[in-house]
Amino acid sequence: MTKHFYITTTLPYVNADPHIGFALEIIQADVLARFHKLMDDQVIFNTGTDEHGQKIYQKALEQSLDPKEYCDIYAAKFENLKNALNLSYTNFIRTTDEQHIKAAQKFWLICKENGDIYKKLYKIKYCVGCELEKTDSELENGHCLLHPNLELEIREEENYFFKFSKYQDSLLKFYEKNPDFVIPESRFNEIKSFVKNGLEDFSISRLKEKMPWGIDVPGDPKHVMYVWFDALINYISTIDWPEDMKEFEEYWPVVQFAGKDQVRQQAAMWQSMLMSAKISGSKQIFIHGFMTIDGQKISKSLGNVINPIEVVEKYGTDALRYYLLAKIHPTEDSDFSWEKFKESYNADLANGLGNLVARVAKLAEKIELHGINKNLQIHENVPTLLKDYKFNEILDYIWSVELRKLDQEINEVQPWKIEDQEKLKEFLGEIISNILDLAYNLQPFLPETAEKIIKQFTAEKIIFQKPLFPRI
RNA sequence: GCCAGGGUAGCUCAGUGGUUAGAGCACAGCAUUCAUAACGCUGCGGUCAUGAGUUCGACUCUCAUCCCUGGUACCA
Repeated sequence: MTKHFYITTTLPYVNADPHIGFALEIIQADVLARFHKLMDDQVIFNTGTDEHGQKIYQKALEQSLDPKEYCDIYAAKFENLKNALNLSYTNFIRTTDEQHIKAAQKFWLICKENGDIYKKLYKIKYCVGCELEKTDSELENGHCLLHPNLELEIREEENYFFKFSKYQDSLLKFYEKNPDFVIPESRFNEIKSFVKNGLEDFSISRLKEKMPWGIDVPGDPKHVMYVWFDALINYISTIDWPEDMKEFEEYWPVVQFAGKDQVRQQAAMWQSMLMSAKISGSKQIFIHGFMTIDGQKISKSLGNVINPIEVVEKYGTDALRYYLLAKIHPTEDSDFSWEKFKESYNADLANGLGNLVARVAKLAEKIELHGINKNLQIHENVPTLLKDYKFNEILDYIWSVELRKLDQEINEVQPWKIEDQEKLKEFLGEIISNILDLAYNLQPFLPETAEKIIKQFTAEKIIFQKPLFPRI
């Protein structure tokens, strides 16, 4: 029986161009998706764009665009990542998709029927200067950062609330039953202690007259859903909940990838929403770290934003994939700098993998060796480490053990000095067989490079080709 | 403030209650095309945050101090 595997990233909010942090998330997810495909699983790999809410509405107004037009432009930018990063996702959902809107409204109704949605007065802090609502995290000493001289207005409005508080015990039990629910453990501990400290119901709607850019609350034309309530529902709407329950049940539950700023929403709020709708919780949530650039936080004002597409245009997709997977810690914060990027590129890709392939291809070409067809094997370390999302350790293993071993063997045997053709063929055959396995294991990580290597060494005639990774 | 995690070679990190603390990268030298001046070998490089304690012996255990990171709800 085929296994079904469903994996998703978070949906990036379309208020800025795709940046390298999201590239990290989606490439990590892509590795897992590709690995499962390699294992012959039926894979759904979901990503998309989160398009509602005040910030988007504001941005669109600033650019004199209809919000949907604005979102179309950004959704296209995010879809461009598929080619640039060589992603294998199967689903790209936009929260403005009709199918998603219907699902979100249905979901709302179910939560409401189950008694978890109610109306309450909500106090909003409003900055007259920005003409925007402000959250506490956007304030300093109780003032708007952009307008520190203005007093914030407290505005009251009636909002719908979700009974988060009701699910405290259920969430804690769920965590207990699923001891690997959040990876890494430190993030899991954070969310456990957050839930233990007590939960407050949260607001899930906004008045439409102030902010119309959202999904209509069913049965109440005065309100739209608060953006993230609708956004979270994408994880089920993308696999056709509630329209096609057969498909849904085949694939659900999901493995989620998210950044460390998402722990609460994904591991607690979203899980309680699922409980309310009587849908089982997610399977697992993997939380990656954040990236810094040259040791500094990524920020537009610092101007240190790295565009992943620019990296790809200069050095190729697999060069970026390699750096993000091998040199960025899966769960801790890590740094990106051009200097480190170039160092690792030259050391590992040009001098390492690329050079090994080149020297072996040259030797094989000289004696007109035929390509080798064999059953390719995944090394046992790969699934073991992948289970714990240790992308960096897998690549480190492949380089420092497997690849190095081959170079050393070649240096010891010195095949260029072997006169006996049969002996030479036998030796090169062994080396090539090992390279093929190595490439096969690399497939989820560096798909394009792996394919090139496999093609080169299984071809009728092995020929020396231009460098996989020219030195920079 | 409170809670959690961390401070080990220039950089990224690994590490164990016990002889002279490890790797990769970077750097220097040797050697050298089969190979992308690549591979290989050798070398340089650390009072293992600071102070005290436990111990025959601590980088590894305990305490204190300093510093860093994350969490402490409406941040998509």
